[in-house]
Amino acid sequence: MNVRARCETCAVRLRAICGAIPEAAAAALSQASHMRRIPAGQTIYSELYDPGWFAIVVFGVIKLVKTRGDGRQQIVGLLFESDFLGRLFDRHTDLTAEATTNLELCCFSRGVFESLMQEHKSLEHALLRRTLDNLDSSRDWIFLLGRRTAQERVASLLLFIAERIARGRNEVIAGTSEFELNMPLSRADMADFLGLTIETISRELHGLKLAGLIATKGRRRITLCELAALRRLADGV
Amino acid sequence: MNVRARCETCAVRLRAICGAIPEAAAAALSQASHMRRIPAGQTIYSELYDPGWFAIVVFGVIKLVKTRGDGRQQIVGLLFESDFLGRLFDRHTDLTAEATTNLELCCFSRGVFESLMQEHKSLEHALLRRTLDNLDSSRDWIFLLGRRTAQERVASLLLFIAERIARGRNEVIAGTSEFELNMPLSRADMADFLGLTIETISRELHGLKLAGLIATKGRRRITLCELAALRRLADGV
DNA sequence: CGGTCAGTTGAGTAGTTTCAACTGCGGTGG
DNA sequence: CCACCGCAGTTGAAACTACTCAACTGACCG
Repeated sequence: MNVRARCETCAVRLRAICGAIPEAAAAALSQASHMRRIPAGQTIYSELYDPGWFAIVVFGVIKLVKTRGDGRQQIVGLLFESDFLGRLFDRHTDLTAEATTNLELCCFSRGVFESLMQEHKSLEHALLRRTLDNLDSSRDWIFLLGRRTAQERVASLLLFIAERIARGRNEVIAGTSEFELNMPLSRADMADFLGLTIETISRELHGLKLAGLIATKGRRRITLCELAALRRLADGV
Repeated sequence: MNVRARCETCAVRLRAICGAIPEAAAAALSQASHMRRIPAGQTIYSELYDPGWFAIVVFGVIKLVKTRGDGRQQIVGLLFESDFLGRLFDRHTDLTAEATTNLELCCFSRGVFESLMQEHKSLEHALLRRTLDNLDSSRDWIFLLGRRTAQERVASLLLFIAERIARGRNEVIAGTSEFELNMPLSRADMADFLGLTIETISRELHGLKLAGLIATKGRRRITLCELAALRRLADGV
């Protein structure tokens, strides 16, 4: 009962998989869930470590990272509020999941979740839809990394982050108004995400600032001033 | 009956989704299927055109392409024998699917397939597994495009194609032996896939030839002579 | 056997990286 | 509350990789 009550006030309830399944399945899922807080910087799982649970991100941002022998990293995915964390049906992974901000996670033990999936096919359906969406966004990033200049990449990243943050507030980014965001990624993270160096990130942000498209306050607060112009840059027009 | 007989001799039966579901579901799927041949170069679906069917690739290679306003293209996915073609649950797409070789497809009308999925949950399960695998390979390509030199990309592509072709023959690529392949992609396709120009592709292939790692016969036949060395290059060691 | 276009080769250039020095934000301790 | 310190982030100069543009070659077709 109080378990369900917790769901009633959950910030991501409507957007996560638990909001896309019938009441019975949601109740069973809720019963099996437990909350967990994780500090920024902590590794959640890696090639070497399986925590034994999956999770829905309730608050914060997680990066999925591939690391090369020589220490170079590439972020291959970002998880925001309402996203699902973990690799179903396969204990092996070559990714590392790391908290880029402090996190609040709604966790389910692997075994329980997988048997719930067998019992409630609606859950599997919701996950399939979500995975297909993830695949679509993955392909958007492939496009971004393959054929775009540093400037286009940085502009795209800013818009991408803004959109995800706005979605979390149930807002939509209007065409012309400003948007202030608290960047959840460090310069190094941005570089690892866009396949650039931190120096290039710094220079491109500076360029956007000179052009009046963005303004910054401190290290992490960025205001997107000219959304339409940014979008034009991102699309490389 | 003769429909099932067709499946008995199907080249991809064991590796496609139809090989991962119970007999009853497979029989229903088989009943609903029809074969289709498509010549190289033909567009199968695009932002503007929905053929109204999904398919399993029985023979050939399909490229999934994103095109930019200025005409630049990026291949964001390749489908080989046994892969599933089509976007479930969503009629809208910003991709174009195009035959890079002559194709043989086992097709299912959209409506029939989606109702079969509701009836046979095992089908949905098989698709979820496959989609998760696709997501994994997508992320491998993100890694490739983000942080690697032209040489590493070309070496990776050759190994990737070799592996997919070998899998189609139920072979595994040995550590040191040679492997001859018939490249299903033109230089332009390779460039669009790796986010490089055709000139760079050409120069890198030439370099690999000089280094004795590959040999070529005509435009499309490539022999990988030093698999171990190629793998080292691809990994950037 | 000749034409055509995919693919190759060359020279110069643009954009990003590398390496190195510097700046200032934000946390800590006096 | 302010001064100091460490490190994230910035800036500059040089080097390098891949791109652009242009000319050329030769594989494959009729």
